[in-house]
Parts: sequence; structure tokens; C-alpha cells
Amino acid sequence: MKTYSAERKLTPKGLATRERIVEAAAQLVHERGVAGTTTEEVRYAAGVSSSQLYHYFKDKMLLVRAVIEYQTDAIIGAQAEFLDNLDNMESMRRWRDRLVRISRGAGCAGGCPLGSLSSEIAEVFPELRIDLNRGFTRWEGGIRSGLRAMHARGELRKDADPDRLATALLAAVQGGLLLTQIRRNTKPLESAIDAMLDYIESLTRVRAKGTVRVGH
Amino acid sequence: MKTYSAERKLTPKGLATRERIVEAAAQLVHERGVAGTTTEEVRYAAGVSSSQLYHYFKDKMLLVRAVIEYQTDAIIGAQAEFLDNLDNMESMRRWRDRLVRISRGAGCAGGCPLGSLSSEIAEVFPELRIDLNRGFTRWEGGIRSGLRAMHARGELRKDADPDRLATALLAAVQGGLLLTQIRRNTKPLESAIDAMLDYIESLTRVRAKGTVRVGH
DNA sequence: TCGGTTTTGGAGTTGTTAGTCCAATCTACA
DNA sequence: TGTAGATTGGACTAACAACTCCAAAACCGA
Repeated sequence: MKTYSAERKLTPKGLATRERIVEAAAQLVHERGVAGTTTEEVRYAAGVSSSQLYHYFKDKMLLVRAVIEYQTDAIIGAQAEFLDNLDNMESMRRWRDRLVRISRGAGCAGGCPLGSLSSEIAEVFPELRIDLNRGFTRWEGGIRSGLRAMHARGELRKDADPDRLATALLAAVQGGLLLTQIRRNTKPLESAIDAMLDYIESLTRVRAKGTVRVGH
Repeated sequence: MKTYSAERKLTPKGLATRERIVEAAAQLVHERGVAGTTTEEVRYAAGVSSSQLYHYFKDKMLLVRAVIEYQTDAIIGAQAEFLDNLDNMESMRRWRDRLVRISRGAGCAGGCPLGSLSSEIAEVFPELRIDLNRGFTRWEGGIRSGLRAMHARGELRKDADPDRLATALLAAVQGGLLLTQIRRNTKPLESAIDAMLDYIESLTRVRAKGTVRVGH
């Protein structure tokens, strides 16, 4: 999933340069947004010349597209160990802790690298919504497979819909990160995810027809 | 809450012009984002000259600040009838339907006028985070007071935290709107809010110590 | 009516930034 | 080793966009 469209031949050297540009761009875009990042800053940060940048990316939009792909990989990568095992409450709680810790580590700044990007460019570069959606869908897929497994094993009530729960959980993460970014405090993120996980937990361990145990 | 800082004297005429500028700016910013909206477009849409715009707003950032205030009022206004009565499940479900209908009516475009704005400018204009937060806090306050009322009346379990639930519900709305914007489909918004409301409902109607009824 | 203040017109300025161009230099591979 | 193609340097351009400026006009209270 490295090269996007049919790139011309790229020598290892060229590929490294390209990667350097994307990395620099991703970092800057996360810090200041797309509009707040100039190609000159990217060039400086990556240590490349103007002709290099435009040699590898026809225009800024295509660079942004590469950044989307890069951030998607980064997100999935950073959560891989968790996303592969979100099929029980304990794993989900640990995953939640990891997200909170990442956010806190960033000083609650920047929000979700994919979410912030999405808000900013969804209407400006409509073509890129496909790429953004691909990113979210990959992420959601990781969550969903765990919930589906729980459902299949009967650990989730029959009438629970793991797919919808996965979407809702991802939404809680996104909304939580947004509020956390604005407030510079991880509480909103914690409250949002915790509520959703408590809900999911309430759908497990069925005790009697129509009643379930809830709580911590 | 109309004028922000200590504005100089504004005649009715001047105030109307100012309002026209803010309205035009709010609309454009919602459609294309802050960076995607030029002062010239605002001028044209509002039918004012350059000197007028800069007569009422020292710079673009202060215009954006006025837009934040305007959108906050618009959001609260559009949901006023609901926000004042979110103290039972039926009201909350109706409120949910309203949000979904608003989103669908906009073709799922633009997302939340406040949320999109926040993502875009939180790091670019850090000074404005205060204003954004004020908006979210007002919104959250409307949700919270309903949940607090339910809690006080004993319709929510004692160990439920209405304040955290309010934050989580707002986060679900924000995250849901983001995914809905990207996917151009209201399902994510529906799934996110429904899950959170189902959870809240599961915290009502306590049946026995430690067990509650859940579901639809 | 008068004087001060607010409001408006619109040309102009200044800085920025995405994107171009062409020649020079490397690199892979036959 | 030769050469076509890939990579790089860096000056340049053309457009754009935020913001300024100086009067002129409208307004308002006395």
C-alpha cells in the first residue's frame, strides 16, 4: 500500500526522497493543518528543492492524498497490537488507555490526524473524501472484527449489532478527540470512550431474558 | 450576547451591515472552511466594500471569532425547543431525529458548523479555542441539565454520572457528524447517537440491585 | 443648520505561495 | 562504459489575498 497511483519508475533513492517529503508534510499538516502548511515549509523540513517536491507530487492536493495514506498507516500501525484483539472487554479497555495516553502525550493538541484532516478538507477537496473514507473504514474494520468475534461467540447479545457498535465506537473516539483537543484535557475523550465501552459491556454477560448486568 | 468586545458606537445601520457580513462569512465558512473563504468572497456575498469589512473587523481572525459566536447561537437556537427538555428518553429520541434530519437536509455536507470550524482552526488560531469551547460548553450545558434532572428525579441510576454522559453524548454527535460528512450518509450519525441513547436508557428503569433492563 | 462621528467607495499596496522551467547531475542497466 | 531516464538545484513567475488609505457621503444630536 505504499505507492498510490501508477507512479513512474522510482529508484530507491527517489522513493526515499518521496517518503521524506510525505513524512515532513504529515507532521506539519498535523500541527498546522493543510492550509496552514506551505509547500516551502514542507520543502525545508524535508530538505528538498521545489523541483523535487513537484517531481514527486503533481500538486498540493496529491501530496495531501499521500499524507492521508501515510496517517492511515500510522494510525493502524500504532494500534495494530490492539486492533487485532479487540474481542474482549479487557483488550478494549487497554486500547482505550492507549488512545488516552497518546492524546495526553501530544498535549491534547492536534486531535486525530485523520479526523482533523477530514474536517478541513472534506469540502475543499471532495475528491479526497474517498481516501479519507478508506482510512476510516480500515480503522473501523479493526474494531468491527473484534466485536463480530464476540458476537459470533455469543458474548454479545444476539440482538446487538456489532457493525453499528463499531461505527459508534469510532465516532465516540473522533468526537472525544475533538473535544479533548479544544479543551486541552483528556476528560472528554475518556468520557466518550468509557460510555461506549460501558454500553458494549452492558450488552455482554446476559443474566436473564431482557436483563443484563451493567457497570464497572 | 451580540457584540463581542467593546465595540465602538454602532448605529443601527452599521450594526445591520456588521450582521450581514457575519452571516455571509458564516455561510461561506461552513461551505468551504476558513482558509477556503477569501475576504473578497465575503465582501461580495455581503455586498460590502473592503473598507467596510475592515471597519467592523480588525482582521480575519476577529471575523472568524464573530462567526463562531454566530454559529453557536444558530445551533442553540435551532435546537432550543429540544435542549430545554432533554430530561426524558422520548425527548432525546426526538432531538436525535431532528439532528439526523438537519444533516440529511444539508446532504450530509459541511458537518457540524462548530465542529468543522474547531478542527480547522484549533491549532491555527489558538486564541479562538476559548470561543470554540464556550460554544461547546453552552451546547453541552443544554444536554447536561436534562440528564441532571433525570438523575435528580431518580430516573437515572445513582451511580450514573450525568455530566460525563452529557460530554459523551456531545462527543457522539460530533464524531457521528464527522463520519456522516465523510460518507455522505447519515448512518454513522444515527449509529453513534442511538448507541449513546440506548446506553443512557439502559441506565434508567432500575429493576434490581446491579441489574437493569436494556434494549429498545 | 452645523459639527462631529460613523459609514462607505474603491483603488492601491505588500507579502505570500503554488507551481514552472531548464539545465545540471546522478543512477541503473544494457 | 555509455546512455537514457531519474533526480536535483534554484531562480523565476503569475496569481492571489489580506489589509491599507484617503476622501466622500450619510447620519445624528444639538
